[in-house]
Amino acid sequence: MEINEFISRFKEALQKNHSIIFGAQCSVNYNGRAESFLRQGDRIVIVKPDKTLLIHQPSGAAPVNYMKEGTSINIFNSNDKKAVIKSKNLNLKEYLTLEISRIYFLQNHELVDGEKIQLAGTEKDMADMLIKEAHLIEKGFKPVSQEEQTKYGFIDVLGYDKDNILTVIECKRYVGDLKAVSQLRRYVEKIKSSKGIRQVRGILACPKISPNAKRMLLDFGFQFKRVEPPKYLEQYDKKQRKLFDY
Amino acid sequence: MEINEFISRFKEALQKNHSIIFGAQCSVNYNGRAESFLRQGDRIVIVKPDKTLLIHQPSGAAPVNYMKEGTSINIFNSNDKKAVIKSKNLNLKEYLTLEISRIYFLQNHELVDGEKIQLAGTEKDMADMLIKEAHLIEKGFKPVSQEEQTKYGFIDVLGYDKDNILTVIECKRYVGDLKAVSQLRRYVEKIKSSKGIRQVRGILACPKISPNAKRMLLDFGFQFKRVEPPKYLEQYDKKQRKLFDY
DNA sequence: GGGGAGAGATGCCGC
DNA sequence: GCGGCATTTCTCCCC
Repeated sequence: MEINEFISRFKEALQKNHSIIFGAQCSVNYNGRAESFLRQGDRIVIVKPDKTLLIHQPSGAAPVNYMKEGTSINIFNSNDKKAVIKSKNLNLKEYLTLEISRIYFLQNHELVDGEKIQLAGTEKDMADMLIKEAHLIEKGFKPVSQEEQTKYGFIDVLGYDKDNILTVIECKRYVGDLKAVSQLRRYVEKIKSSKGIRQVRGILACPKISPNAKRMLLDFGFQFKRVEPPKYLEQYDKKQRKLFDY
Repeated sequence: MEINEFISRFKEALQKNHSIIFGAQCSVNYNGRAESFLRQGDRIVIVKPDKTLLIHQPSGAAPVNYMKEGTSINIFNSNDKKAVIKSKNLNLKEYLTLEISRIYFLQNHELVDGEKIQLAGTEKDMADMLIKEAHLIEKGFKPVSQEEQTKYGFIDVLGYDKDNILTVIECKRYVGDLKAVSQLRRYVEKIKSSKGIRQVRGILACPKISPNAKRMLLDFGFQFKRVEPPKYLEQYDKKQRKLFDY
């Protein structure tokens, strides 16, 4: 595609507030929270109606460069037969420039999507499960109400063990690591000082724990409890997996 | 675009190992580390040559669903005039299905890009700067090592202050928060126990600090030092910013 | 808008 | 591969 045609079509798409996707050989220049430069190469660029800008290289899951929602975008023709896209986000003081030397394709469409993703198996789901099925922590464990939790802020599960000792539980949906133990420790200390209680138990509930995290956990007198994040749609999973046996 | 044409063109693009981008009305179904479902709506789908799969809604910076590098992808025609893309990653035990009811566009191209992004202003850059310009911490500070490894984690900068007291420095490139203080505390305690030293200083070096983090920092006898992450390309930045004054 | 924390985090580097 | 950690993290929730 010729540069001038690209520029006029891109401008028109911006005007219409379409979703814009193009493939191009370009270099990228970013200045804001950090600074970056990316030499010329082939990339996929997306401009969304909310003025999010994404630049993807032909490999990897994360965009190599991007601008957040609410970015202002301008395009013009440089002297040397290149298209230049300048984007800026004044609130965030971020600036990104694309120098485009070759265009492979351009698509723009009005895309409509009001749906929100439904997700199961999160840390919150784990906490909900542990409150409903307290025996998964240990026999005689009594979780306190959910409202009581929010009063203390960000503690996943708070309760009393069979000996009525206040217990803080931190859930992790995957491997418990040093950060998780530090976090648990912070909460236990917060509870101790805010409630003026000397003895508070700490439990890290997760499917696995790293060796160093386990050592640190035990050093602080905390405990590890193996818990799997709940799979609400397990029945459905099995069906799905079967369908994949092609 | 008609469903069968889409399927055959998609298959051909897969065969050629092209980068594939299409816009479509579709529903999405994921099972793996968690489970998710997304009802029908308009989305942008990208399949990269490394078999990364990305699904973007028309707003927001993050993909709503995705599959990581190395996913196997199949497409076929369902009974009810829909195209179905089934993707699976056996190593990660992840499965994602797209049910496509309408196609807005399809592009596939061989995109070549061997470039790597150059980044400045990271936490590592801050640590490098503090070692070269130790006075930025305080007069008489003598750095001894970088990325000192402990069982409880990696220390950004380790050194001795003007009174020869061992000092741990944790750098944050933006706002120092509770997590950062916890991290610093973990390192200081580890150094104390592993080296058998009673007095070890802890300094959090960052441009800003949250009020709660500051309180926690002082509670533990640590200090906050205001440091900006280095801007290596400052000269260039100023030029850039000027260019944006249009 | 800031603070705090999760995420199907991703990506990087080290062992 | 796992471990530990930064990230232009992004996103959400709550104040």
